[in-house]
Order: sequence, then C-alpha cells, then structure tokens
Amino acid sequence: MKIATFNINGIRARLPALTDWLAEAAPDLVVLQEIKTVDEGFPVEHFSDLGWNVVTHGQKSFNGVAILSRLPLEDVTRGLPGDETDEQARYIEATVVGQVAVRVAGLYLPNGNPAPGPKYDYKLAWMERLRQHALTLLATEMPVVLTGDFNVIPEPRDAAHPEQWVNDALFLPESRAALRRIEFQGWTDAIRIRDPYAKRGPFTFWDFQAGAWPRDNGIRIDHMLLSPQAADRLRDAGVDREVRGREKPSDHVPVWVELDA
DNA sequence: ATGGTAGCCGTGCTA
Repeated sequence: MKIATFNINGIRARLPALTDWLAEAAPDLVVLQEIKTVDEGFPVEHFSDLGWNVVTHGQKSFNGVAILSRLPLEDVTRGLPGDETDEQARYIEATVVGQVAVRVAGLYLPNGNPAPGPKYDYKLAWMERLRQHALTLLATEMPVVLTGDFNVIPEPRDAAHPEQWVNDALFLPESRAALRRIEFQGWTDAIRIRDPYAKRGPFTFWDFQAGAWPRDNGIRIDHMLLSPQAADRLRDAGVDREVRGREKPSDHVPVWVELDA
C-alpha cells in the first residue's frame, strides 16, 4: 500500500497539478493539507469520478485537511483531541483496510511564526496535544502512519541554509525538541531512515519567494512517522522532488511510503 | 536590511 502526504496550498488552484500527480504516482491513499476551503468548496465529484473516496475537514480560506483513498475509509475522525475550543482544521484520521487495517493520521501542524508570540504558543500547545494523542495511537498496536506538514525542521541538515532559520518557529530548539519527544515514543521517520547519514535533505518545501526553488534553498518539514507495526512493513519511501518544478506548483512536494500492507 | 511570491468568498492575512 502506497501512502502519501501532499501540502497542496489551495485545492482549487492545485487541481490540475494534483490530478496529474495522482495519475502518475498512483498512491493508494494521500493526505492533503492546506485545502484552504470549507468542506462544501472541495471538488469531491472531480475526485470521486476518478475513483477516489474523499473525506475532508475544511475551513474557510486557511488550513483544512483531507484524505483521498482508493479503498473505503472507516472510522473517520476530525480534529486533534485535547482542546474543544480549537477551531482550526488541521487534523484528520481514518482507517484503511488492505491486507491489514492501517490507521492514517493527516496533520497540518501550526507554523508558529512570529516567535515568540501567541502563534508560537499555539504551535507548542498543539504539539503537546499531538504528543498525548500519539501515545494513544501507539497503544492501539496497529500499523499507524502519522504524516503531514509538521512545520518543523528536525536537524540543521534538513535545511539548505540552516543559519537562515535560527530564529524561525520551524527551527527553534523548543519546536525541534517537541518533535523529537514524539519521535522518541517509538516512531520511525521513514524518509530519514532511508538515508540515515544524508548530509542534506531531502527537502520537501521551497518558498515561493526569493528564488528558493532555482537556488535549491529548501527545507524538510513534511514527515512520515511510522508506528513500530507500520515500520516493520516499510518497503520503500521517497520524496517526489521534481513536482516542484512543474507548472503552477505547490510550495511543498509529495512524500510517500510503500508498506507491505 | 529589504523584499521577494502565492492563495484566498481576499484590498490584509497567512505562509
């Protein structure tokens, strides 16, 4: 089973680019971030006509997550537990049953800039809620894929120019420690372990500004965390870097894993 | 130090 994550930065603006990538990459399931629309604005029919099951958790203008799946999605839950007052649409979870049942969690972690400030406080509080919920996911002892735009650069080698990020919410020590705290629960970073001694990257995001893509000034912030039961089934993982160079691209590119599941 | 780009029921905000 091929499972992917793709921050598409606006579903309507990205419809051609996403449709093309789906056809050639042929994932079984993809979690989307930054759909930037309410549920009613998501072009469900476009995708159902192409054979996708669609579940969304949208919000007007900002944020919003969704899952497209070839197989039916079961037990769909929307929103990250732990704060009933949180109105930002950043989390969705569902089960897909192939050879075995796999729980897939799609997330769009808060950016947190500027830091310090209320947005950074929200990011860290959200990460603490994620840490708590990740424990309950591990306790199911299912294969779980916890994936999406984490908005955290794990290490200096995950940025082309780490010195440019030292005061940024994506790279501050507290952000990195919070991600590490979750990973150390027992999650496997599927892209990192594919090339554990990589000197740089692979990057998953290049800013639209300042010629970041032609200069390859990228960062790795889209991650695939696997529970032990999912990691045991890991066959391959990758980043579809070339998607960034196409017409009307997102600023992120797809990241994927293939599981024996 | 600045400004550069992209998307959105938008002319400012978020990233």
